[in-house]
Amino acid sequence: MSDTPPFKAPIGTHDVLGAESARWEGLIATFANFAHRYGFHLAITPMFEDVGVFKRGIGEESDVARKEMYVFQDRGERTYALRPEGTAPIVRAFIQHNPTTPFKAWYFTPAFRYERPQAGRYRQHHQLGVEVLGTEDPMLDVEVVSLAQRFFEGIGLHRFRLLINSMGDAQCRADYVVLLRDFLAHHADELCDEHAKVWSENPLRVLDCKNERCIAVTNEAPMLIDHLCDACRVHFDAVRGGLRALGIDATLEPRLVRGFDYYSRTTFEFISDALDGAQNAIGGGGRYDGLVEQLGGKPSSGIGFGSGVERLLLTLDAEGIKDDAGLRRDLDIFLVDTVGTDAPVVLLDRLRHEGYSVDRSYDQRSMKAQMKLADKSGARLALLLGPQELAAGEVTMRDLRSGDFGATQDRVAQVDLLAVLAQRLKVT
RNA sequence: GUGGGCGUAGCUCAGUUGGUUAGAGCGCCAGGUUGUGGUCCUGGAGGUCGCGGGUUCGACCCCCGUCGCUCACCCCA
Repeated sequence: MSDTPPFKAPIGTHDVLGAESARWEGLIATFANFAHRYGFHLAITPMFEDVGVFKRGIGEESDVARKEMYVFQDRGERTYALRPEGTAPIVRAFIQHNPTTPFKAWYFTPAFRYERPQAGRYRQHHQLGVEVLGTEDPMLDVEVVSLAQRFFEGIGLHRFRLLINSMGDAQCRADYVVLLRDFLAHHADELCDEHAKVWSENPLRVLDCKNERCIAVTNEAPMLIDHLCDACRVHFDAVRGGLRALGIDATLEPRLVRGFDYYSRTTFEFISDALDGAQNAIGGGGRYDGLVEQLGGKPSSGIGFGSGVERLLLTLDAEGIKDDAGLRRDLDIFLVDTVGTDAPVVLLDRLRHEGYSVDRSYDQRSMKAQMKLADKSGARLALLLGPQELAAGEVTMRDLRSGDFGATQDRVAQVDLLAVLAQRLKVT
C-alpha cells in the first residue's frame, strides 16, 4: 500500500461507466443514425489544434478564447489548445482538404473549457454535432435545424422549445451595431452593474443579459431583426418558411445572441423547460458565413449545430425518461458452467461468432451464485453446461424472463442449439 | 475569478448538549442438505469518520487551515 492519496479524475471531469455509459452508447448511436439519414458522414479531427484556430474562429474577445481555453506548448514549442468547441476544427479540416461541397460532417467529441463546474457544466463535456460547409442555401439551415429537432424528439424529449434569430451578415450587422451602440450610449447608466461598464466592448451581449435593468433598456432598443439587409431578410424568411412547412415551431427571439463571433444570419437554440437551472440550453448553432475566410480559406459559408451530451442526459432525467430510446443493451445469453473444461469456452466462441452477446461467470463459482449473476446480467436466456449436459451432448436452456417462478427450461442437443436459439431470440 | 452549502462503509444516509467496541438500508460474499436466478431467512466482509493542526482528561461532534464535492454568479453545451 502506498501512502500517497489516490488519484482522482480532474476537477470538472468525470468517468462514465457501467449503466451510465450504456445511455451514452444509446444517445451516440441514435445521433449517428439521424446524421446518416441526413447524409452526413463522421469527421474525426485532432483533440488539439494550433491555438489560432480557436482564437481566430470564436473571436479573441470571447470569454472562451480569453480565459477558458486549455493552452499548452509541446516539446517543439508549438502552442496548441485543447478544443473548446467542435466547429473550428472541422472548418480548418475543410480548408486543408478542400473537399467537394456541400461538405456534410457529423461529430462526437469532448470539448474543454476551464470554468468552474456546476450543474450541467463541466471542464470536459461532450458534444454531438453536425456541420455543413460550402453553400448558403437556406434549405440547409432547415435541414440542420430539423435534424436537431427530430433527434430530440427521437430520444423522447417533449419539453423543449426552439428559438431562432438572424444575426445578419457582416455588413448589415455592422450597420446595426452602430445604431445599437448609439442607443446604449444614451442609456448606459440604466444598465446592470456589469454592462454599465462593458457594454461598449460588445453591445450585442447586452441583448441577452437576464438582468431586469438591462431588459428594461433593451426593450426599447432597436433590434437587428428589423434592420436586416434585403438578402439576409430573404434568406431568413426562407428558413422560417421551410421550418413551418415541416411543422417545426420556431419562435423568433430577437434577443438571441450566441457567444462566438463567427455567427451570421441564422442562429438558433433549443431550450429545455425541464431543466430549471441556468444551464437550460440543450443545443444550439447557426450559420457562420465568415468563418472559413477568417481561418484563411476561400470565402465559403457554413452552418452547424451542437448539443451537449451531459446536458441531454440531465434533460432525459428531468423529463423522467428512463428508457433512453430503448437503446439499453442487455445480454442475449448468460452461460452457467459447472464443468471446468474447455467445453464452455468453445461454446461461448461459437455463440459469439453467431452474433449473440454472451457472458459468463469466472472463478468457478457455485451454480447458485452463477444463476444470480445470470439474473443480474439482464440476459434473456441462461444456458447451463454441467457434467450431465456434457455427457449427453446437450445444454439446459432456461428462460430468465418468464415472469413467474415456474421453471421454463429445456434440454437442447448441442447440435440443434443454434437453430433453437435463432427461434427463441428472434422475436422480442 | 467571486460567493453559499456539504465531506461518516462501494452507494444513500443516521450518529443524541464532545464520553469509551461508529450504526442502518441498499449493494457485495457465503449459507438455507443432495447441480438452478428473481421473493424470503441467517451469517460475513468492508470505515485512517476527506486531510493537517488546535481546544479538551477525552473529538465523528467544537475552532482554524487545506483539499475535494456541490450549487449559484459570469459564460456556455
